[in-house]
Amino acid sequence: MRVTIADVARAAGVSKSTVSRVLNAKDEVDAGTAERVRAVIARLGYVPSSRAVELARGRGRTVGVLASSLSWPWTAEVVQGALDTVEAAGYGLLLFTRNHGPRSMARFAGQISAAAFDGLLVVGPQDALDPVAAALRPDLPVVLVDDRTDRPRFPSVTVANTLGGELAARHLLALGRRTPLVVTGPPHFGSVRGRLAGFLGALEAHGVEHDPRRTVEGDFTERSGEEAVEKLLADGITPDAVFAHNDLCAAGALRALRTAGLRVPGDVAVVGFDDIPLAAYTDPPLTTVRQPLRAMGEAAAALLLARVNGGPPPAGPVVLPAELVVRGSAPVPLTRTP
Amino acid sequence: MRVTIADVARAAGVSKSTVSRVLNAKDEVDAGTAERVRAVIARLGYVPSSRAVELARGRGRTVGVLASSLSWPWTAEVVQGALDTVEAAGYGLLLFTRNHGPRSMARFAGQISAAAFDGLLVVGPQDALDPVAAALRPDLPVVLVDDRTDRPRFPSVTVANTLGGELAARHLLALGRRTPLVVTGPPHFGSVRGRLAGFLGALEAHGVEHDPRRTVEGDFTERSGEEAVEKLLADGITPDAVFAHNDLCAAGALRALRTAGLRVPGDVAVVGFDDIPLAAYTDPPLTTVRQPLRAMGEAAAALLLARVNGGPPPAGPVVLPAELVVRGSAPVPLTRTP
DNA sequence: CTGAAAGCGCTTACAG
DNA sequence: CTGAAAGCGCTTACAG
Repeated sequence: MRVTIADVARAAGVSKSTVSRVLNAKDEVDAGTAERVRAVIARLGYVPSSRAVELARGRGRTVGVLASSLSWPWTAEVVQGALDTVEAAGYGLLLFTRNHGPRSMARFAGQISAAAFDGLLVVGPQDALDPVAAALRPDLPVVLVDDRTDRPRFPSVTVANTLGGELAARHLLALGRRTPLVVTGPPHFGSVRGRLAGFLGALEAHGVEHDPRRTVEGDFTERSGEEAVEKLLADGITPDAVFAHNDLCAAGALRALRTAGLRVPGDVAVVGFDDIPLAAYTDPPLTTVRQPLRAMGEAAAALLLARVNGGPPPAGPVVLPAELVVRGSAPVPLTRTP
Repeated sequence: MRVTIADVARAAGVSKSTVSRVLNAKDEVDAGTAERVRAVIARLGYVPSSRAVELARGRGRTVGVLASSLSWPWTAEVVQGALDTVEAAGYGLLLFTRNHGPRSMARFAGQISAAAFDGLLVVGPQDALDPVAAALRPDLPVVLVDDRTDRPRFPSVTVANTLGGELAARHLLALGRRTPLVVTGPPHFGSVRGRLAGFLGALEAHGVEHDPRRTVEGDFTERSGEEAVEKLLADGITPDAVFAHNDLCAAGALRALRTAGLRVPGDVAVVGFDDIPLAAYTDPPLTTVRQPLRAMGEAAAALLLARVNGGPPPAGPVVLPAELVVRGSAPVPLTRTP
């Protein structure tokens, strides 16, 4: 049925060893023989069985990707970037998500133990690995994208969160805003702490004092953005700006502000984080700190492949630049002649 | 290094055959023996090597998914649905995208021939398979999601496009609109023809004549939605509604209408198709025909798994219901007392 | 109910 | 430069 290496060997009048050598481009094969074998391979349309090759070699050409739901555009974009790099290297990408509870994680752990892949990319917080910690072989290369913990146990790729916070603050300061509301993500995320530190640091550098009541903890959901605004207003504080730690949350803030009768950006300027597609569609469109998601996925995959092939771990996290994308919710400041 | 079936056999004092039987839950094993073997397996933390199992069985537990870019939310959502089902069945999902030209497709063809997966899900048009047609073994089960061709060569899962077109038309008619602009997708897509036929059919059923100049061909991009509106206005025709064949295109139409100084929905009501996340964020939010993307991915994966396991092909395409989601761009009509 | 042997389709020392 | 043999880690008839 299937054409095997034995068929090729027979048809070419050589041994399986020789066919294998031709296949793997070993240089010790006679040019004429190699040519003949290649012709037979082409004629028979022979393709090696990946499973047999991997079993024999004891190593495969597959990387696993563990991600939160692809419904999150953030995730999908990073995975796409990783896939580009993985495919270009001739590797396969086995995809797993972790939104299906313990049964799903048990199966995933099984795949790890079964050596179904040769390296693992985790898109999201590293504690996603906790349920499968026992299965994690120490020799399995792991790379994290957007580690959200302080001291990641693995090499990681992340955006410059502190810089991102700074960019947001400086832009709002240039717009003359002095009393911003900051809606953070969960505070145990390293990225959240970075964004907050960068933002507050820039305020301080400008001599602007920040009332701690204007820092409200959110959870990256749209609803949490709404609630943060509602709560602050209920406390009798009206901010002149909002810096939300992601775009979804910023969209929620936008909604709550409008409901409260406040104009954006007139009364309140709003800056988000991520630049997911819908950021360009909110009303008004969202000024936001852009994460180079695709590039982050690519960089992480490249790092992982290097490790899979025996490369050394990088010295520290790979940090990609953040960039401010200016749209209507916090527009370009009017130039003032000093 | 790795714990193998031989290690388990030795430790349990049985043969590899017996261990294998226990592993595969064959009933011919003595209960006591089975128990003992299981204990050893647990103690040693043994997990079968997927590669070896698959090689020996001549069949694996992996399905391939060929999709356009995950950057398209449409795609990501369908893939997520498929992944849910695939994971639940204990299969792995090998992901491929087709935005990398011939080299990428050549590698993909190689994976097909190498039997790297046991079934293939194509998310998107079936002509995505043309470049790898030669590699497609006739015994490889293939399922299509959202076939966009008339007579798909494979089982497929699709939304009720004609119904969707009808829903859009009936809603606009209820709003009193009589001169809609239709911005289609590429006309060789079956889905496009379905949406158009449903829409025009409903108009006709209501005795509303449709000027063919008000049907403009787009290509599913935002820009094409803008252009369609611009072109029509330039021709001196002002529609009282727009039905765009996808949400991106509808967002473009929204933009062009606003630029032209037309109010939505006051002057022009707008209906899209898909209900991707940003549909809820446009200004005004988009009324649209919802595709059950997740469910489509799930259904397609279930179909594929059934086929992989020897099930018969379905009689015809699996058609999932479309649903109208009403938002600001084409709101609920005022009730009139007749 | 259980084991020995062959086989899945490759790769890789080891000889020559 | 090339081949025979062993091995990768399983499954599956075939005997018993």
